[in-house]
Amino acid sequence: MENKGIFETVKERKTEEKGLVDLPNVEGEVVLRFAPNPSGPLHIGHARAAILNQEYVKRYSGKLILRLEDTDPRRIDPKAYQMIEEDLTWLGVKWDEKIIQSDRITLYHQYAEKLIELGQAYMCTCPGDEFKKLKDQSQACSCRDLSIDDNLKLWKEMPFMSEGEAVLRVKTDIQHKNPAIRDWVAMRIVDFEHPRIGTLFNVYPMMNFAVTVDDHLLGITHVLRGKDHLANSEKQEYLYHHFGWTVPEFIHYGRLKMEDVALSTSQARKGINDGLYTGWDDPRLGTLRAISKRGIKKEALKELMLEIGVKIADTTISWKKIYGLNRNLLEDEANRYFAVFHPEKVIIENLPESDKGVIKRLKHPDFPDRGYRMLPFDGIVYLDQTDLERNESKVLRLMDAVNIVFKDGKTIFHSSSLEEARRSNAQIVQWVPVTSSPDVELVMHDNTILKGLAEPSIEELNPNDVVQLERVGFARLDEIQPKIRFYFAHK
RNA sequence: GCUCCGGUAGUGUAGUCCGGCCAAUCAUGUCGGCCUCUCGAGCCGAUGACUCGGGUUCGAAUCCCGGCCGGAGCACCA
Repeated sequence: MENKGIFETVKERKTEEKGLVDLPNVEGEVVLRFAPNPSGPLHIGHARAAILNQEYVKRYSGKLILRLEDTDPRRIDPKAYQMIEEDLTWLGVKWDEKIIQSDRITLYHQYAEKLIELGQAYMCTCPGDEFKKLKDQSQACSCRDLSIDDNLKLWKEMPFMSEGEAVLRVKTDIQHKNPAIRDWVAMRIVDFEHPRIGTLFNVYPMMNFAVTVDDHLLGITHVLRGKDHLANSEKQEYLYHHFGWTVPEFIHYGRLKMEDVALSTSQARKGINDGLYTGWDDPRLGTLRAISKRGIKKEALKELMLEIGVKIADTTISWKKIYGLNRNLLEDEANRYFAVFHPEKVIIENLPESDKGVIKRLKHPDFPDRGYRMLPFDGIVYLDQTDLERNESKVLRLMDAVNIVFKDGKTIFHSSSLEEARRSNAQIVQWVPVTSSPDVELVMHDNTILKGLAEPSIEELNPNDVVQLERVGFARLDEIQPKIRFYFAHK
């Protein structure tokens, strides 16, 4: 006993040392960014990037920039700009500055021109497939030899050309052993109205170009990104060198897979449009809004992401893991209520008057100061059908009320005390009074809806409260008007 | 196919850079017992992993080579 304190402090120090690894080469202020493409709401993969960035910003007292990367007019959902901010807010991630790339197109044009003047970019008018053919054989196309003046001239004409006629390429190494790195495209023509800035421009930067210019201008010191960007990081390094800029630290983490969730934004969008899903918050989706609707706390997600960290190896997240972390949080927080989902009305015969009345039960067994809920008990109750079936010839205990037994299709009072129930090996079940018990719905993970009834006190809850429906599981109250609807979280 | 990168218990993770203190950490899950008027929690216990094969070494999860398996990229998307 006396030694316990010592063990605890040792343990504490040990766990403190774990967690996220430090960022490499930290000198001066740390500036990080979270840079999603506004094509839909955030999903669990975005949460990883957002949480990791935020965590490092916190650790180094740095700065976090939110950057919306909307340089492809075709891949934008105008609603996403706002949804992303909402999702980040739910996650508890705060940014110090927000920029939107479509506000900065002119800037990218200026840097593109500068790059041409440096002789490090050229206008390429080759058809894409022809260039690819040459490139795959490590051969430059004739455009690569254009003079700076010729390139500038073509560059000025670019806005008057149409899509596909020309691109601006960055010179890298045409012999680079990875063909993907060879002379990549910096600017291209897009004949498509941009949802935010309309038809102001038709020459747009490619992601790699815009990202590099912005990361430099904003003073980003460390870039956390998925390993799918490994080749992009290498492409971008050429640009940093051309401009003589300092290359930030690139940190790549592995892919995140979520068991049984389909989840690319485009797949989800299609499902929503086809009526397969109810919306971005459909419980079957991996979006943050779906996850939060199911009563998963942001803290659980945060713990998970910090545990996964920044390893480059892929990881598969199991729901059980999330539920386990979440249950640790909910156990204390969630008050308890009764609800019955396959309701069967039962009239208890021979019930002594003395057993009727109002039953009091703690809202939370570990926190008596939260008080009680009251359940009127007059011998007529709803029970879960499956509990009835399982206990046909046995004694059944209604929690905090009485013990009953079934005989010849009738339900008969057996005894009152818990001791008696114990003696009879009775199963103890929740119940709901027949009078004044509101109808409730419980939306399951597969979006099926269970209809049932809950005890009267359920009406004191507010939307967003997460409770434990005893013997059913944890659930989040989604709405109370016009009907009471819960989303199932987990056992 | 080409380029690159990974592979520690069911899942996630520590340890791998600088070989020995690792018969390998922690979490979550699973199983069992106790407890509890919840199928929740708590307590106790159990389970379970270094991808394989060679090599270097007194000694390898850690270093080297090869195989196997897995992933990413190979766009005028991000």
